[in-house]
This record gives sequence, C-alpha cells and structure tokens, in this order.
Amino acid sequence: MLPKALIAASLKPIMLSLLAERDMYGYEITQRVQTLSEGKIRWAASKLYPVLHDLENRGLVASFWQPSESGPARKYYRLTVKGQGALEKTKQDWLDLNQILVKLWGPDLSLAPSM
Amino acid sequence: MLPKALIAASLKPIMLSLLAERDMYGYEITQRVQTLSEGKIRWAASKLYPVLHDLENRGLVASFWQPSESGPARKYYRLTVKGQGALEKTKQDWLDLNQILVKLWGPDLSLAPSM
DNA sequence: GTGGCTATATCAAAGTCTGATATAGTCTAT
DNA sequence: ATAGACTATATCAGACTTTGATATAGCCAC
Repeated sequence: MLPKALIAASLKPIMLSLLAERDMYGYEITQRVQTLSEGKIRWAASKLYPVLHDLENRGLVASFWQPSESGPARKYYRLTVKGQGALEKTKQDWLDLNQILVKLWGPDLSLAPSM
Repeated sequence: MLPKALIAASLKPIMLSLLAERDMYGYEITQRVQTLSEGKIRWAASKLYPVLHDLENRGLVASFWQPSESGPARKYYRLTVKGQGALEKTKQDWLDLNQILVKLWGPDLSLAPSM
C-alpha cells in the first residue's frame, strides 16, 4: 500500500482518468484501481462515494442508473466536457510537481514504462 | 500554487531531499522550496515545524542550534542514516505511483527536464 | 435461510491542517 | 530611541477532512 498522502493526492487524477476511458460504476472503479495499481491503492466505499458526489455537484461527472443482469442496479458515472478540462488541469499539476522532483532527484526517475 | 493534496503528498519527500543535500534551518527551507518550485509550493511555518519535529521524534533528522551573524539563532536539521533510508523508501513510493499514472496517461509525460 | 458477493450510501468520532498569534534578535532610517 | 521590515522558531484553537462501522438491498449457491 502507498502512503496515505500519495493515495489522497492521486485520488482525483486517477478517478478522472478512469472515467475518461469509459463510463464506470462505483464498485467497478474500486476493483479497477486495485488491479491497475497491483494492490498498492485501495479505495473503500466511504472514500469513493463522497468524491464522486462532489465531482457530480461540481459538474465534472454526470450519473445515470442502469440495471445489472446479476445483482443490484448500478449507478454509472460519465466524464463531462468540464470534467475533461479538469483532468487536463490535474495532469498539468502533476507534471509541474514532477519537474520539481526532477530537480532534486535527477532525470533518472524516468516515467517511461518499466520492462 | 499546486493543489493542497499534491503539496501534502510532496511535503516529506521534498523535505528529506533538501536535507539530503545539506543541513538547513527551518526558515531557510521555506525560502528554498519556494524558489525551487518557482512559487508553486509555499510552506508556512505552521506547516513546516510540526513536520520537522515529527521527523526528529522518529529519528529521521537530528537538530542543533547555531548562532547567526545577522539575526536570531538558527536551528539546523541534519538527515540521519535512518532518514536516508526513509528518503529512499519515499522515492520508491513516488515511482510506484508514477508507474500507475503512466498506465493511464502513457509515457509521453516524460520526467526528463524541460528545455 | 445463511453466507458470500455485489452495490450504493451515510455518519460520528478521530485525525489533520493552518491562520493567527507570541516571542525575540538585527538592521535601517528618522 | 523607536518604528517598521525582516529573520527565526514555535504553539494552538477552531476549521476542516477522513474513514471504520453500519445500513440497506438484490442475487446466487448450498
């Protein structure tokens, strides 16, 4: 597991990025982020839903219910145009911070995918 | 200014990195991080000192007073061997998170220094 | 009809953060 | 001599944020 502060900092960037790929429902998001991070990040429901509701209140995502073939109904979230803008802003903030860390750690900390 | 969550996440990594370069006193650290980040990060005294004291309590830094030629005495902080270990751990956490973001954003977000 | 999984949601208690404030030494200008 | 600006460390109460526990409920297998 990553430290709390890193998980908090990456919450919105990752959530917006996942929704940029496709519409997803809450529970699906928690599973996906766990797989994607190889268990390094886990989002409990009590962390996820307040953020989703906040994003919705701010117009960055829209939601709609959809029945499931196997289980309770699902509430899907879709990134709005405004949300796409917020994602770009978020990416830029992350790059700004990485530039600061590069000054301290050098460029060896490549963001290129590992082999 | 970077968002609060990113500033919080980078606080300890940056602080340990600065102290790895050389011994510094609190006020100097606040000035240095502001310059280094081109104003994107500002640490108020009320943010800085609780963290420094916590790092000291956990044995990651040691402190000693030194008179100043021009002003009040300064309390210098020095990274301990244990603190160097913590810095390495912190760097690795950051890289782990960057790897996750690379999966979402692609490798174009190079960490190489800008021209 | 119990247990496990899926699925959304809330809340109170715990934990964290930070603007305001206190203290104090040096320097410059008046 | 003293007011204002800057340097320097430090604390704290009130504000803010986080999260484990809990509630509700549908589906499936035994």
